[in-house]
Amino acid sequence: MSGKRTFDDEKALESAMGVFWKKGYAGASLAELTQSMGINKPSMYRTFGNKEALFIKATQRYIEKNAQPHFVHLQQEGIPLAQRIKNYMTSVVSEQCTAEDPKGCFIFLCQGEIASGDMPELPSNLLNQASQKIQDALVDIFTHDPQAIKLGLNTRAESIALCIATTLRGTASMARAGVSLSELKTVIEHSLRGIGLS
Amino acid sequence: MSGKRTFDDEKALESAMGVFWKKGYAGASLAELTQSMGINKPSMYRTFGNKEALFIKATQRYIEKNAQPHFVHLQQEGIPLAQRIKNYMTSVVSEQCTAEDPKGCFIFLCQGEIASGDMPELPSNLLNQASQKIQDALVDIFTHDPQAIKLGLNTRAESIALCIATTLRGTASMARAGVSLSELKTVIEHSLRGIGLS
DNA sequence: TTTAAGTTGTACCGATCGGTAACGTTGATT
DNA sequence: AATCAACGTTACCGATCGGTACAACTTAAA
Repeated sequence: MSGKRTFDDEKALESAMGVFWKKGYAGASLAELTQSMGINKPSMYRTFGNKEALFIKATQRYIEKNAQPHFVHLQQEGIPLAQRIKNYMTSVVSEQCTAEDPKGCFIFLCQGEIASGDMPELPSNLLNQASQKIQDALVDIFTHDPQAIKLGLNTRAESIALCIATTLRGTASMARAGVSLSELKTVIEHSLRGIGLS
Repeated sequence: MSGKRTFDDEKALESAMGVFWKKGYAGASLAELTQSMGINKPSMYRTFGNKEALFIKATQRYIEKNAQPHFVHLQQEGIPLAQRIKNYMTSVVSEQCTAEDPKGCFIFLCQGEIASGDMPELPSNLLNQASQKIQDALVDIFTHDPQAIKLGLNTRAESIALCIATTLRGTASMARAGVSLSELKTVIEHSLRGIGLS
């Protein structure tokens, strides 16, 4: 049997994240989660606490490993603002369309569950904060970037950030419905034109 | 007790639609559905068949009573194309933000559940067809409308239709997350600018 | 070698899931 | 008045839900 842990916490958490990404919070059953993680229920409860705690850890992992990395495109030195925004959006949408992962966006998908009232408070707050971070990062760029100021975009930074965030939610929904990356890239182009960045 | 039906089928279906709209297909339990409908389970099964059949009828009702009416804005005589598109989008987004109904869009929300693999085939097809109808209607406009042809929009009708549909998915997601109608109206403006309609 | 801590697997808990059998009641038809 | 189909209520079905008690076992320290 055993005496020392026979599985990798990180690998198990990644598997759980994949199940939540595909099924959502309520839709992911402990049976499917533990089966995908390659462990049984007592091991999961001892290692992660309970379903809610597992979901929080999976969400934090998604934010750190899947969502945050896209932000580097916004800060690339020596690249024009318009191109940085485009690179960021393309990076996000590309992941939304990745075949290995479930299609769409973990955060947007699960945040939609909050309105049902069945999502506990801690996960709800975490998801809301995560989605807000996207807009905050964009507002920061359009408020402080020299090129943005020169273009006058700083006077309507919140509005432009909302537009971009809305577009990325739309592409996530489209990607989950099966629309291809090449089609969604044209959506990015149009979105950039709408805010005067192309 | 009773001998003749003591409830209104249409009112009951409307209530069920509201529950599915809030909870999704899998998330709506028979207990909550029947409680909201004001009937008990055997009455529901006699009247509508089962949960899947009830969901299909609720979806058809949503399409007919909530989704289709917006299309009239696209066909209004004597109104410029750009204004017709704007009116259509504003009408859709206004409903997504309506306080009486659950926030967001029934179709987009439930279509997101298909990717989980837990949605039966018939409802899946119905939801996919319904969401496709939105784009088809837009493609038709941009392909055949005289003003659209004069503006050259007919050469990229599919692309423009995809942009609008993507924006409406984004606003639905934003509305469900609590963003106000006035904020989302500015998103519509930017989206229209992106496709050269303002 | 004995002990104590830690891990796994099984078997189980009460609650809820979608769905139904059975029964008494009611109203329309004949 | 007798019949019968449709109705509402209750109580229940097997399956699955999230979560746990417990015993068998393995390892590290004493």
